[in-house]
Amino acid sequence: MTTNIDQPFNREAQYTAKRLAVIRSAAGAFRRRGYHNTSMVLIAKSLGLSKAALYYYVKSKEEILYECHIMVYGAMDEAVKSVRGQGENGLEKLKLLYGAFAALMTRDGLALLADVDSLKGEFQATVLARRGKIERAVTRIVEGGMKDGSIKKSDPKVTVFFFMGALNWLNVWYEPGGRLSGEMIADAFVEQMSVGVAS
Amino acid sequence: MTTNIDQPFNREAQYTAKRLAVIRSAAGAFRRRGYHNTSMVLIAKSLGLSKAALYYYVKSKEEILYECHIMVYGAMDEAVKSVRGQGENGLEKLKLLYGAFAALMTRDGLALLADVDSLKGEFQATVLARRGKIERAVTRIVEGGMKDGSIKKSDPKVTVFFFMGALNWLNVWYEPGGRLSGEMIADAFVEQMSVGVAS
DNA sequence: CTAGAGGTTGACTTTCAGGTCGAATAAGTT
DNA sequence: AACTTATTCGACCTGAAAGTCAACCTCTAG
Repeated sequence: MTTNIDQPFNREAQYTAKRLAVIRSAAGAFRRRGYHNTSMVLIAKSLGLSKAALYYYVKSKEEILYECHIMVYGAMDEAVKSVRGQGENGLEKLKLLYGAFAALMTRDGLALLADVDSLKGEFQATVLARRGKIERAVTRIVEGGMKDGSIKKSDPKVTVFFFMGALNWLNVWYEPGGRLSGEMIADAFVEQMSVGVAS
Repeated sequence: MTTNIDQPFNREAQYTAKRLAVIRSAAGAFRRRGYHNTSMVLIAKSLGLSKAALYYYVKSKEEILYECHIMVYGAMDEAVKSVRGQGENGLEKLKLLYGAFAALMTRDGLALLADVDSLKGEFQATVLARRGKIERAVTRIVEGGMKDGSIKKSDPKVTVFFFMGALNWLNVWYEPGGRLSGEMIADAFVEQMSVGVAS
């Protein structure tokens, strides 16, 4: 388990670090086996803890799933922010953003989980809102590209969902340390995406 | 429930038709809510049956999921077969095949379920084998296109997974009867895919 | 009309994973 | 050392959903 060695005596930091470790570890298991095929006991064991200890850091399994989603969308929001003002036109901006997204999935070990339906009420509403926000941000860039002539005119929603789907599918087949490096995949994805949408 | 009205007195046909209805209905529910969020009671109710009656047509819930997968891969195999000898080059062949795949998802209500991990032993092995077979068939076409110059040279696996991901993601956001017609989506997907991979 | 196969059911059992709790241990403070 | 707070655990509880079963309708053939 990753503890914060910089602040060994700061209890709050320790707690936060361990909580994060729980969520990251669970995220990996969810990605590999799926949410419902991953028991709390398994998550606990992979961290060398008992199931009961998990509940010291987390309120419920559903909360873990929620945090997994939020973590990814938080990182994606950052990526969106980081391309503000970058790129000469819509297409260039989109390439930067899509490359950043791909890097999140391959380099940072984050995963876009599809299991939104296992969340209820407020949790689900929030996650769907975050996902919608990202989709709109991407769509806006695509629309900008259609206006400035760098992206071929078409239905923006379909255009966006096409290449965002590829990102989601990454979770299923990409394995770190395999024949295909994350960088290679990211580059290929950016290339294939951009050629597909360019004018 | 859809019964075979052509052969009202053929019991075996009735049985087969009803069994199919169970699987199709379940497939829809699985697509919308996910496998684990769909109970047998719910599947039964949506057909106007009790849960116990379901087990007259099906051995287990897992078997239903298995049949759902097999149904899709069966249809995809057909699609692969139907493009044999068609198309002047690899790219054209790929466009035909991909269009057929998209039509399966949008027109025929089939869905590529991601939940392979909920299957165990033989079931899972078989489904993974079928999926692998499809992937190889598509990859072979792409490689052919790279040889004949119609498709840009790149790593075939990454190329294939990119646009196959889009197909999988369709399940999540496409809703029949929505603003976007199935045909429109299929056409857009074929276009975006082919431009993305063409030389 | 009725026998028996086809089809359906309510009520039951079983299993398993999420979640709780009070006790036990470790770590930090005085 | 004594006391307090942070962690952890074994054992237990619980509910939901899969799966079973014996009895009960309902056809159709003869």
